[in-house]
Amino acid sequence: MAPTTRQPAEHPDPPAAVPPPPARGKGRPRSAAADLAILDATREALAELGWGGLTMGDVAQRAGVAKTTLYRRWPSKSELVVDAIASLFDQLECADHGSLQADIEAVVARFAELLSLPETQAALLALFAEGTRDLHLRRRIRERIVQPQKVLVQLGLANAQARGEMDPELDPAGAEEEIDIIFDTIAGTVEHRLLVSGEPVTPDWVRRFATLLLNPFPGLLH
Amino acid sequence: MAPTTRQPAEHPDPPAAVPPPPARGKGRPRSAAADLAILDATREALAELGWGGLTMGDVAQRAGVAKTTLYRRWPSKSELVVDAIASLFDQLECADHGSLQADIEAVVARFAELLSLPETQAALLALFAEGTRDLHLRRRIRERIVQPQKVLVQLGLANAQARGEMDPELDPAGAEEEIDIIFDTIAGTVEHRLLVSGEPVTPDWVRRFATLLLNPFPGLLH
Amino acid sequence: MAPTTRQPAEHPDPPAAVPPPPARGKGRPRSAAADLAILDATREALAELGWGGLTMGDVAQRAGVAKTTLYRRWPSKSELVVDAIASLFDQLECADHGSLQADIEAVVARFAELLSLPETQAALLALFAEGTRDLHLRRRIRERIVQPQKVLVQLGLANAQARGEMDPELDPAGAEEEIDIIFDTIAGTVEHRLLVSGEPVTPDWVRRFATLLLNPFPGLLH
Amino acid sequence: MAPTTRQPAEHPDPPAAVPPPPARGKGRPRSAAADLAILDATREALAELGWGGLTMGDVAQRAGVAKTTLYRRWPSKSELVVDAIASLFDQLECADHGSLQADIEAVVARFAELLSLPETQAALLALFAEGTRDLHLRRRIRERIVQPQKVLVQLGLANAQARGEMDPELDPAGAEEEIDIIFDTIAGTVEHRLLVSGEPVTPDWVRRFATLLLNPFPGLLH
DNA sequence: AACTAAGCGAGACGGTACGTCCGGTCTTTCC
DNA sequence: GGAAAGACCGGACGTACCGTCTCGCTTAGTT
Repeated sequence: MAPTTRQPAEHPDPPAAVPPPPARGKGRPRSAAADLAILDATREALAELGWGGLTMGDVAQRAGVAKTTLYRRWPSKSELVVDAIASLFDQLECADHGSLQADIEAVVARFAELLSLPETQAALLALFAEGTRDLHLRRRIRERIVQPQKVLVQLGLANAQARGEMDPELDPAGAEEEIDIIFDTIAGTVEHRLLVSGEPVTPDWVRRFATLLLNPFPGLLH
Repeated sequence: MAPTTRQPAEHPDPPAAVPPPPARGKGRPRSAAADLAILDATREALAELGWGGLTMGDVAQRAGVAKTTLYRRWPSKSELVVDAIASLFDQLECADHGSLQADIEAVVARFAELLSLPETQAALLALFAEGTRDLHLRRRIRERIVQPQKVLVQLGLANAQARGEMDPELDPAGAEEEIDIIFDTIAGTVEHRLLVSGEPVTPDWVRRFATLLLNPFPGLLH
Repeated sequence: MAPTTRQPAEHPDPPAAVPPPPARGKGRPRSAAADLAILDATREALAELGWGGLTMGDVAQRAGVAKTTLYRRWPSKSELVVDAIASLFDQLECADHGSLQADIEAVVARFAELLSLPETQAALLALFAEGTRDLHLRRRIRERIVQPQKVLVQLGLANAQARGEMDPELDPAGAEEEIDIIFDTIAGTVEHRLLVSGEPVTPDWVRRFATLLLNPFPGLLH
Repeated sequence: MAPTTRQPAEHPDPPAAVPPPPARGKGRPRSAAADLAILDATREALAELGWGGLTMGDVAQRAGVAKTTLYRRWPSKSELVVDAIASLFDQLECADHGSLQADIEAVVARFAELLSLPETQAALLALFAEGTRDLHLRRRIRERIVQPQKVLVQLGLANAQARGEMDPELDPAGAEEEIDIIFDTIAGTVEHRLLVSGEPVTPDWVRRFATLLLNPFPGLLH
């Protein structure tokens, strides 16, 4: 999904269930090609120059587009980058690997893979940082980037239940909070490992981490 | 601790145990008061304006100092902010609360408390983001901010061993990796909870999180 | 006279006496009302915002017309303004007031009156300035604005001859040059007085000026 | 006189009799060389590109100066150009050529010469046009460009009186108004001839024009 | 007491990106 | 095929910070 027909001061219209009428505008319609070119250019520039080095003017130039066109669609660098990065997270999926451990390992590995792309690496923390001040941005980040990851965790747990690995009565009660805590743990840990500690996420590390989550603390007596 | 006698193109002098000789310079010595004023001004500006809004010129003005003075001590905004934030992390300590669970809860709570300060909130992720591109900065962040937290985890585990809660033979072998993984988990999770998900860290959440770490996955059969 | 049936890249068709055949085109004919609305809007905008503040988009909006329509008729802002201002100069006329002095005073007063309109005031010098660089524009200015004034001078002199105030043999020889010099003097002086010096043109001043032209220098002995 | 030490929001300090103390500023003093380079660059750009084509950025580049530096000294294109052009008018002088006719011819010729410079040609009318809307600008134009010319006329008339060509009693009474009218006539006529009619100012034309001023209307009977 | 060397406040400097605004062109749909 | 709407490209605008520089002054230790 990409923002093909955004309006100037549009609010992100959360569910946007029905694209009302397709907004049969009167004038010349916005170029869909431009949107793609801009998002591509943004990712390219991010990978090359990083968040700090990324310039609206530069993105416009790479996309072969006037700066005006860019600002007509995205009100700021942050919002543009959210969309550019978000598209990378759209492809997340959760196959059933037969056990909760395997599923978690798969999710962690996939997430680490995404975070290893130079464009993500450059942008993610910067976006989160911006988001601490800008509520609107934070909402967009959550919708477009965080939520897609979270559903993976939810799916994984549901699969585990279906396989009989987990207590089937868990859901209704505290599940919401439990899922949140697990999700924050998985996402936060991988991010911290890769982006703060700067250590690689190897298959071995993934295994250890998943084990830590599912089993008692290693070395703990009783 | 504050950088009271740094020289212009100084390397960060890792342990800096002894300010070698105090560099008995010939000219007028640097004003120690200025350093404090600048760091205070930096924290104040961070809390007020956030990372993006913070300006070297503004900090200088708040500190009643010329921009030159500022640049004579810190080579860039990022380095300045590292030092300003780092001083907040110097006060971390780890008392023995009688059990590993209690100790972890204390560490998590303390860390969450620090991350709830407006100046930390505004700066931490931004610093991490900058650090992904700037190796020198990343090193400084690790020394001044990350490491002080990590020793807490190490200390906590040592205490647990001393109390007999843990297998005393654990250390030498894979402990290093194990500590890393635990540390990334604790730090990353709290950061993600507070700064990305934007949810508060309540005592209840702390208890749940510590429990998740120390025990098998909740609801997991077998 | 207004440009009721101009084509996009049309040359200015100097006399345009007869709109040749009405150019029986195939599609929808151009709206004559639009021309008037545009010119009115232009004058209004000029009076309000001045030359520098006048925008094609703004004019279009005031006229309730699309920018396209505007550009279909006039190739540029300058040309549009020439026509808008020119229509004000169409109404110039020269009655016979009985003496050359009286005729000159009438012409000067009428010209000063035109130059006191806010729209003229805002546009005239700006047009002249543009004209110094754009030959095509200069030609149009001359045709539409300067020439109509000049014929008044010619007419005045002809009347004077008819009344016997002037040597009837003057014409054929150096008259052309003489008329030019007189015209530049009258037009230039009034413009300078009003638009550069910024002083008003009072009846008294008009009388003094006409006297200066027709008589020897005041105070000159011999 | 050139603006070597102007302050940011400085008013033109009309007589500026005493440069109070030389304004012993505290910081780094403004570069005097920059002023000259900028004014030179402005004249060069004017001659090359005309008023409309002149760009602050371009001037800065030609002068080898940052745009900021330019705006620190002049608040707008117009003010900058006034100063750039004004310096050309500083060199005006009025020698005594022995007769009023000769003096007038000299003044007219000199003025025409100035108006024939490409930079003046491009800028003068545009400045006047801007001046019709901007009172502050108009004042500056008058001080720096118009006034220097006017004193020439005053000087010429004084010389004529000294030579006995004119009624020595003329001055005190209506002289002020008489000088204004003569000045507007000379300046306005030359400007109109050169910049609006676009005809050259030849020695022959100068002679005819001076004659028109000093003698009765040519061809007029009685 | 004079000299020297550095720190210091102030503010100008060359750069670079910003986000906005217009001029003029184009592409759509409706009439 | 004219007209309204509005997206589009290009380019200048004036502002804001950056990090460096150049001043004149202050504050030490060294002679």
